[in-house]
Amino acid sequence: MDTPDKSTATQPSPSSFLSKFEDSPVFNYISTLSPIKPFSLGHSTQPLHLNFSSPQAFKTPPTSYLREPKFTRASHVTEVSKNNFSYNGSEGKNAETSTAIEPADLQTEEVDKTDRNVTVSTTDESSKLVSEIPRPLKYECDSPENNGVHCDAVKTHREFIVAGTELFLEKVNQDNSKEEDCSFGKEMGMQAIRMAQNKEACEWDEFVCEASDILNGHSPTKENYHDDPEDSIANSGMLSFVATVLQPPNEQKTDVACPDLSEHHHLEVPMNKPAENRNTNERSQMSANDTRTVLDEEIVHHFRTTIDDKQQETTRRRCLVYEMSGSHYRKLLASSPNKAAGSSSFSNNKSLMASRPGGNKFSSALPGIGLHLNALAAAAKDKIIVKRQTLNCTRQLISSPCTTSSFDYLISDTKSHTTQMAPVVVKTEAGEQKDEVQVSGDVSENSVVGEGIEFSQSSPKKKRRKAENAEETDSCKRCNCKRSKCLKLYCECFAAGLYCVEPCNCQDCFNKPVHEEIVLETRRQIESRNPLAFAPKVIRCSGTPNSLEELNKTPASARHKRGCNCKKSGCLKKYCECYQGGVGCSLSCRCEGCKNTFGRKEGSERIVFEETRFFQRNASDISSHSDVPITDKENHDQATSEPSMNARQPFNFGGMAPRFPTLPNGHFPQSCTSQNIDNSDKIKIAVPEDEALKGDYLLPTTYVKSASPNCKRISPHFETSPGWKSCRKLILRSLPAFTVDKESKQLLEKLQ
DNA sequence: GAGTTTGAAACT
DNA sequence: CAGTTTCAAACTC
Repeated sequence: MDTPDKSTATQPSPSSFLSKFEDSPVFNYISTLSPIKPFSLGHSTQPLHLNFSSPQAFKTPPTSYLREPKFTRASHVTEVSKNNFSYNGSEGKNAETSTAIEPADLQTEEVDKTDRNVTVSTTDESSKLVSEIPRPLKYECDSPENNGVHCDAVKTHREFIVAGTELFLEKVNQDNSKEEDCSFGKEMGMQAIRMAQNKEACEWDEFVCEASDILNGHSPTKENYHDDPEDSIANSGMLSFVATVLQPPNEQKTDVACPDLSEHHHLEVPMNKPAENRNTNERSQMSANDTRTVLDEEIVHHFRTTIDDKQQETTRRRCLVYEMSGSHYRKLLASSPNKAAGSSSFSNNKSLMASRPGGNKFSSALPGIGLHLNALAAAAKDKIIVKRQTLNCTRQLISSPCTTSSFDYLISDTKSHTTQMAPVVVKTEAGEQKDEVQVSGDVSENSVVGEGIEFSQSSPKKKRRKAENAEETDSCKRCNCKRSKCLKLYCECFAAGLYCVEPCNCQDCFNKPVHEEIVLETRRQIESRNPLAFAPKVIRCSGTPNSLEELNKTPASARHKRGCNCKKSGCLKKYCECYQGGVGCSLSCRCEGCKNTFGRKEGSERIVFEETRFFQRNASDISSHSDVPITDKENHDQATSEPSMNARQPFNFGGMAPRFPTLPNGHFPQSCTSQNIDNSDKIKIAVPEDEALKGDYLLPTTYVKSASPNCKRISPHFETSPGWKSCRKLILRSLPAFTVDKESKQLLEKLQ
């Protein structure tokens, strides 16, 4: 397969020419060619490279064990489909594809009917799409240059794979041009293209990130996900959107109105009629082909995997959310009737979220997720994630092009993180570039809470009122720096990635848009010293349930990324960052006389031991070659303190993927050389902080391969090693642990 | 509001 | 890396 010319792929051709082309004998001939024969996983990446202009959006994890089996499957599917498949741009394709898929692996795959049904009912289009997307396609996005969620690229690539000819590129372009008037969905796609091309795929990135979060976060608890229609819709929205991007042009063509429209209406507004009609038809189609949903899930999972890399960035966005939410949790908890001390504090979260009048389930489903995920939900309605004024207390984000700070990614980053060295100052719609530019979209729907900002469902008036009360004032952090010029982490504003605003009492403040360069440079310096300097102090995570039941039971929690060092406060005052963050102390804390009501260090140790035993048992059960099973002690700690976090974060948002990183096949990751068995009977996994925050670890897929070839990804350490301190042992990845485990087990069974 | 305490951040 | 200093928030009065 020759690599398509890039220009060909990007430059739309006149539709007339295309149709002419399609009718041409050459086209027909090409169509009859065995299209996928040369297609192989290894080579499949080549064509795609050309088409992706942005480096991150679809970047797949460098390696992934999960991918391998999937890949095998995908290959198989491809193989099978290849035999029966000839591209004719007709609807028969669906049947063919699914037929090809069915017998192979999917039959052995236990599919939850609920999942299926819900998938069908909520993500018809996406399901359809997903089921049709050759899995390898995702991998083909795996290229540093592929990251731009280039609609064209994806479509083109897919088309390319299917047809085995670059002629389809033209077709794709044609389709794109046709679809331009298909409202937001299309706009998004096109915008994404534009943005990707311009390396400014902010909103697109945002959506992709959000989508990945959604995918990651919701998938694991499919039951939850599916049980909740709204969630399903929300998720399906993202899935649909994602799927739409990957949707082949011919499919779009066959749709009555604007196929994508319905998809994106998942995101924004209720589906319009045509979409419904279409969905109805598709539903019937789907019902006749239930197994597709399996593939859907798998592909979605793959997509998730693919875009999980994106989370390396989004994680950081999330970071700030955690950071903010931590203290705010406490505030809310304090006012919550369910106010409970100790480790159950977070259990309030759910009720907290749910108790919000009118709070949608989505919000409750994303407790603590924080801004960007909730903003996603908001985006579904508003299409706009950023540039939305929320509260009086508004801040302008420091948009550091290079920075990894959470807030950058939270909002500004959505605009600029692909625009390296091009700081973006989020401005109000009015254009006033005061310091008071708000951070996020109108997330009001989602009751996002944060230390500095609180989003609620309330109207602007209410917001104003809220802002006026003491609580709100308090939530609007302002610094009083005198000597640091607000350019050090002492400054809360600066540390939060925010510019100082008027209410601040700082002196000689340089943390203002006017001094943007200084700010950015300073941030850069600080980050060079400590890449996680702007990372969230409190990271919420969840456990690694092996079943849904476990998922609900297994405590998830949060912890301070570095642990506190309290000596006198007993971790009972806000001096203690753990306490301030609303999390319990963990073993990483060096506090003395810890009495943290959110979880004491000692308790953590005890529970850690218990969990360790559990995992050891698992390890021995599952595999004997986990000679170096290492668990994240701190993850265990976390998992112990807030049992209800799962309830709060049913989808692992924010969190952590598997505390105990097992491979899909149930094996523990084979260690790199640095991996060793701890002296203690604890199984531990240490993940460098930065890596953990990147989140790759959580991707179960990464455990295998990432750890495999060169051990780049996993850098386990002895917890007792000196370097341990500098290692973050927690995992930020919000990968659906449950899903993975389930799948892993299935794969393991197959293998056995 | 001033002063004190505290612990993180920064520095050496 | 440990000890010290600086800093600003949290707290107390």
